[in-house]
Amino acid sequence: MSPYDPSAFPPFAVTVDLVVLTVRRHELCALAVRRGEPPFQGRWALPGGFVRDDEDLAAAAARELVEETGLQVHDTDASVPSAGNDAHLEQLATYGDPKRDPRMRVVSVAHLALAPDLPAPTAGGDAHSARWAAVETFLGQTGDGAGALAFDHGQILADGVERARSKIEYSSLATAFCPSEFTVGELRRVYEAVWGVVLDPRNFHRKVTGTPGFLVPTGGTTTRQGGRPAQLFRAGGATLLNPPMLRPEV
Amino acid sequence: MSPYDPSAFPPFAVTVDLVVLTVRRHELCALAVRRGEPPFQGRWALPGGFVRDDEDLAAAAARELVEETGLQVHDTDASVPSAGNDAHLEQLATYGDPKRDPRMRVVSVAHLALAPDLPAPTAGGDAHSARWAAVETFLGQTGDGAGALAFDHGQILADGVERARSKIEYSSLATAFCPSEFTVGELRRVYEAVWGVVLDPRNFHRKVTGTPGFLVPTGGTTTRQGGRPAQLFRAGGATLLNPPMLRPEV
DNA sequence: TCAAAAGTGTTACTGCTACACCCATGT
DNA sequence: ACATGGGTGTAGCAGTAACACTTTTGA
Repeated sequence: MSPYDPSAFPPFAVTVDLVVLTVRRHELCALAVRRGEPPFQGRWALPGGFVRDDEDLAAAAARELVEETGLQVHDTDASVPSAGNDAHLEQLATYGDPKRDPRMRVVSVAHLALAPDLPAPTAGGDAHSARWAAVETFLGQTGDGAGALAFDHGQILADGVERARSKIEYSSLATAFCPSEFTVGELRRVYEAVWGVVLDPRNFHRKVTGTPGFLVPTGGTTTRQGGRPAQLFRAGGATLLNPPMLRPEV
Repeated sequence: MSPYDPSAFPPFAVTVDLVVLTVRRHELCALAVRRGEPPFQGRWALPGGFVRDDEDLAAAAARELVEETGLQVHDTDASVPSAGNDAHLEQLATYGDPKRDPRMRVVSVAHLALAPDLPAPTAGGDAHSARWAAVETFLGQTGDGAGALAFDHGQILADGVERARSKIEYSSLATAFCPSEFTVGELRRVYEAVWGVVLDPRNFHRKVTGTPGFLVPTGGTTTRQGGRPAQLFRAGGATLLNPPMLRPEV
């Protein structure tokens, strides 16, 4: 059997689904949209849609992200600093159980997007209702309960959250949750929200400022968090943290 | 726009491609098959094939693995020890560039398999020719040269090798390259081959035997490597290594 | 003056590297 | 006897955790 016989192959629909994460009010939140028609009508789901005929997977994910949130995707090799409302986007995993969509065979290439807290939650999106919800809202649900996400989106969300939690350990990705300029304290609160832990501010400060290429000072300061003025930083060029940021045990 | 309108979607072919890695003669090797027809006729490619109509992605990958190598897939939550010729299998990434196959739109869900060195390289496989080749053979090739892999398989192989290299740092996956019973020295030679480095045998021994759940002694010994008899071990239940095995800098 | 958050110094401990050294076998 | 690989002991160092302490603002 040829592995690439162009005749006689089973037809699939291919979609992209998005796990869009942000940190709001000290909580890790995910973007969810309400389904307008069956199946799972009225239930919450992850944003997503069909991949177009001439479109790369990453391009489809980026297009859906813009449609839902107005967020542009970070230039991966950009020396240009972030404009302030752009997001990190990466492929997460692909879900293809034959029964995951009751109507037809759909393979979904899930993507993970990390975004700063947006002033207007879903500006520029479609007319359908959308919301930011704490990830616990959906992760706490077991299986197919009415509060759970549609399809296998609960599993996809769980995988995305786990990826984000582990990736900020050894990369500088946590800065994707921050605005273009941020303080060390704001970055620490991102780690605390994503991991659901409390970190020592003193040791955290030493760690992130002592890692070459992680943060570059802009020269400015701010008191928007109260207390003594804090230096403002931008994300530096380094993407890998070595040694990694350690997540507390329990 | 509904994200799941069952009418009017562009049809895709969905395949699985396999990066099958093993360690032979102190080298990290990948399984390659020779293409019998155009495009890329006569060139080497990764094994793979269409996902069937009623088949999960992981099942398709496992089926292809059996067809090509005779390897069974490890039970993920098995308390049963390995039978000796079973492999680790995990999803790697999905490749969907519109032009990756010149004939039609094909989305390939690549999987990574890690296998012990097989006595009979491709027993039970298809009739077409297959071989184990050092990964450098294909990774060294630039772009579309005649020695390079077909399609985007060079990129897929590179991604799979990188995943294996990083994953043995913080997991016990390196044991998937070993037979069911192995010595500490044999495990060390796996790390050395995958990373292309030399490790200190004394420190390595302390590290792996001192990590709870990584290795469990079988009680037996062997002298198949020469020298003093070495204890035999099985892979333990632990999957995550904490602290991780450190890959030397340069 | 006080609360709040930023930032520095110091000590104790963990885990790694490097290397000296001994052990048990085959030839 | 000696080569080969297996395995233990130990000193020095890097990086972290825990926490006392100072700094600079707003109320």
